[in-house]
Amino acid sequence: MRIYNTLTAEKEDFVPLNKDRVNMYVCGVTVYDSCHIGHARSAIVFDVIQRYLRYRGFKVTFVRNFTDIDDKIINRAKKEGIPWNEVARKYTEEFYSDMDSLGVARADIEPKATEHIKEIIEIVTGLIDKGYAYERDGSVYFEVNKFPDYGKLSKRDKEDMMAGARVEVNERKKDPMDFALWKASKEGEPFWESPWGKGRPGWHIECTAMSIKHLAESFDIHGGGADLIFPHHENEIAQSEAFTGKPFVRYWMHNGFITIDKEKMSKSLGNFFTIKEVLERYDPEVVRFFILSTHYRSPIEFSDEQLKEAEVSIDRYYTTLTRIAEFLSMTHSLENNPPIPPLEKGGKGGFEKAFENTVNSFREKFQTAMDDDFNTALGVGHIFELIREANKYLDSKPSGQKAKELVSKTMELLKEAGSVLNIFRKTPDEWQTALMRTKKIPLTETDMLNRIKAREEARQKKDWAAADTIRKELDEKGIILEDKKDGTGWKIKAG
RNA sequence: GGCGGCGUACCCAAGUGGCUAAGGGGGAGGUCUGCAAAACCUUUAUGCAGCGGUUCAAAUCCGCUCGCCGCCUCCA
Repeated sequence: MRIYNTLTAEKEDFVPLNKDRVNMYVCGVTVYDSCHIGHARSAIVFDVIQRYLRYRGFKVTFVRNFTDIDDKIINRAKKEGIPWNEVARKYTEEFYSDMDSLGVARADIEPKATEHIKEIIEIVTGLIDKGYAYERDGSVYFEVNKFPDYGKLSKRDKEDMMAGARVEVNERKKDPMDFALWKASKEGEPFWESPWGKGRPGWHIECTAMSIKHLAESFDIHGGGADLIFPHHENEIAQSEAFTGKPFVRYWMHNGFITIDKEKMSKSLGNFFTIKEVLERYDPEVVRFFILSTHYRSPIEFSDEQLKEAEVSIDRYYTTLTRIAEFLSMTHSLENNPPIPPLEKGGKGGFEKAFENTVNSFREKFQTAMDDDFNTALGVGHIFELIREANKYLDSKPSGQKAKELVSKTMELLKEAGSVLNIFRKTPDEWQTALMRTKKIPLTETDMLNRIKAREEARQKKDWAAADTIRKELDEKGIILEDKKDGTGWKIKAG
């Protein structure tokens, strides 16, 4: 398995520090506002990574934190006139509700900054003792010049950054690059007692404290959005390695951004959609599929067109699943009958052989894709190749035990791959119901069945004009009719 | 200004040295159908921003140019 490591800027073989155990830590959210679709990307990407590692037999301990104390939370509390911890509680709850809908699993451990004040103070004290940090007016700063490796993750040196000139003005710091480990609290702000007086943790220190406590001083994977590389993760490395004297993290993984009109989606630009807004219009599986259709490090342009394509793709899966289920139930009823001999010459036998090859090679292809830095986009491509071949095979009207086995195996493989990506988790009927909800179909199922019945009657009388009128009427409402031998079926138009 | 990334068909998107450049959407034609839908088939990049170079061999490596984006400030 290979993983792109931000630290070395290349794909490396993945070798956990401890055989088949994987310790991974992913930066969660600061709970001061609703999550947008960019947060969803990060959560979904690392959810799939975590799932795939387990699928491959690793024993994973997955930690995802909540930053539940910080300037933004305090400001929000002031604005809303409620206590800061009420803000944190409210948005933590909202985070869970969003993630649950998106099918993002809970982490094994979900620590909060405010529950680790003791550990944070210990580390800050240790850093002062070791000469890496200093106290000024109740705040404690990390002295970047004392850590020679500073910049190794974000690939920059102090001089480069100085040239940028946009450096925080803070008289108390020895050097503008120094960052706060502990912040003295101002009047009226939340605080914890510390050796330096009343204050609260700086942003970066919590991740050091919590990852060391819940994982180890050195661990395998640390992830987050690419915007965390600097300064957050750079600072984490500095303070952690200064404190422990050991390498902090083996593999640094960062997901790319979601863009709108090519620009990064962000709170400050205001060009964002919240998860809730998007889920009003698209099913969670559509959102997951959309995100997993692109490699996790590439930017993704967020647009209706893209989401609709994702919806059509998911629909194609469920349509095929329905065919498969129908085929299997049909062969089931024919089980005791002798198999129908293959039609004419080589044609069908060739189909079967080709399909068998596709089926038998699928798992390996999927795993090879995922083994290569979690290439979900390629994995999805293989899934649709299998779907096309399955449809082709079913078109050839196969029969017999062998056919049943092949088709049944196909269904299992699709579900297996789906379970890693955590998509395809509905029944086809549930998918149709989901589409009715997100597409806001202005018709009840009963109304629809009545119209279909009326059309059936027209068709019996061969009144094609009347039948087509009804078809058209339903089509305009987003419903497609499918005439089959045993009656007329309906489905919601995807896309 | 410094550092980094990207540019693959009409659209989205895999592919980072070597079989005919995955997959999805869309378009065109066809099979099936009362007509459709779904599905399948054929077709839609002798070429991967442009120009040079390295190599037996490059979308893939190197250089330059153009265009877009990100980070350097809170940010998934």
